[in-house]
Amino acid sequence: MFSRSSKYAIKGVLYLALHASVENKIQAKDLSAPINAPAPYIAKLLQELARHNMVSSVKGPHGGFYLDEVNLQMNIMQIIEIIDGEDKFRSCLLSLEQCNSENPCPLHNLVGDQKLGVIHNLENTTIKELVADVKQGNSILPL
Amino acid sequence: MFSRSSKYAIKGVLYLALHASVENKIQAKDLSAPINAPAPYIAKLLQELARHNMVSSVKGPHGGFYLDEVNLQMNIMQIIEIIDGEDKFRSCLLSLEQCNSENPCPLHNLVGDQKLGVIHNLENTTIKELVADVKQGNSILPL
DNA sequence: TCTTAAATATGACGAATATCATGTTTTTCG
DNA sequence: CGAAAAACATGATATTCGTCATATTTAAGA
Ligand code: FES
Ligand code: FES
Repeated sequence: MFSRSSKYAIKGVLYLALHASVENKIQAKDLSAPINAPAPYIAKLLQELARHNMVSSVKGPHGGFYLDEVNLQMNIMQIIEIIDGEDKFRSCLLSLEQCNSENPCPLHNLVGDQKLGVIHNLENTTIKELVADVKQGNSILPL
Repeated sequence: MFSRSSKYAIKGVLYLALHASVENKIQAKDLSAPINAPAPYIAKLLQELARHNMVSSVKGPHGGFYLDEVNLQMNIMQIIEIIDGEDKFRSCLLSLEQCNSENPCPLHNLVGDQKLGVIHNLENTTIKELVADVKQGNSILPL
């Protein structure tokens, strides 16, 4: 459903939101174990996210990644769009350019509503709200 | 959302359901244009589907592909499972093995219900019903 | 029976994605 | 100021997925 890169990126951001802060930055290599992904790859993804202001970073000794208040207001959809591109998610299921809600393809009626719901939810829930869920025990982010 | 192979396969099956029959079989190469996919690739996919009894085929002159009544009772989910494998669709969004509806990952609450709905719809609508929609003008399958 | 037309089976090639490696820049600290 | 530690930038390699090519089998028709 999501690309592997997106999954890594989402997990990375959520992990940072949960465990990092300005005073306690986390390095790329220390995300490798909890996220279960190769360190250099995570580094590359985080840099891409940093370039788009999804995460904050500082170089040098005691540097690393974290999320500031602005970053915490971002949502999952933005991560996906940065990593996978704009329309991987929004296009027709059969990649038929000619069709839309007025001219639906045969699958549209089966999944269209749910897809819109997913997109809406992904766009309208902030990272901050997601980690609040974890902190309250409504969801888990296992290592 | 689906792999490109799945899309081709779904389009192929729907096209056959709509335009082919025992008396009027369609060859792989004649699907290339309407489906907008390379002919050899479609052939490969159809053979895979035929092996799993999703479509019917006969060799030799005047041979080709079509759907019999049994094939028409199949659903889209079966196509996806044949082409992409069993669990591409059912697994956790973050590929966390440890989590499920009881121990949901942070994204589960955002999309879980919709995903179940999609799966249910894909499993419980037959090819026959989908092409009936097209015939009645409720959906379109453009060339 | 022999030729021909189709699916089938298998594998080679190419492109996209994921992974790894190297060097450069920035910042902290002695 | 100099050394080290981190992100940053770029590109090389590997793996997966999509595409193409070739040879084999089966069935129809002359
Ligand atoms: S028109 Fe194809 S999914 Fe909406
Ligand atoms: S537990 Fe991750 S999507 Fe359901």
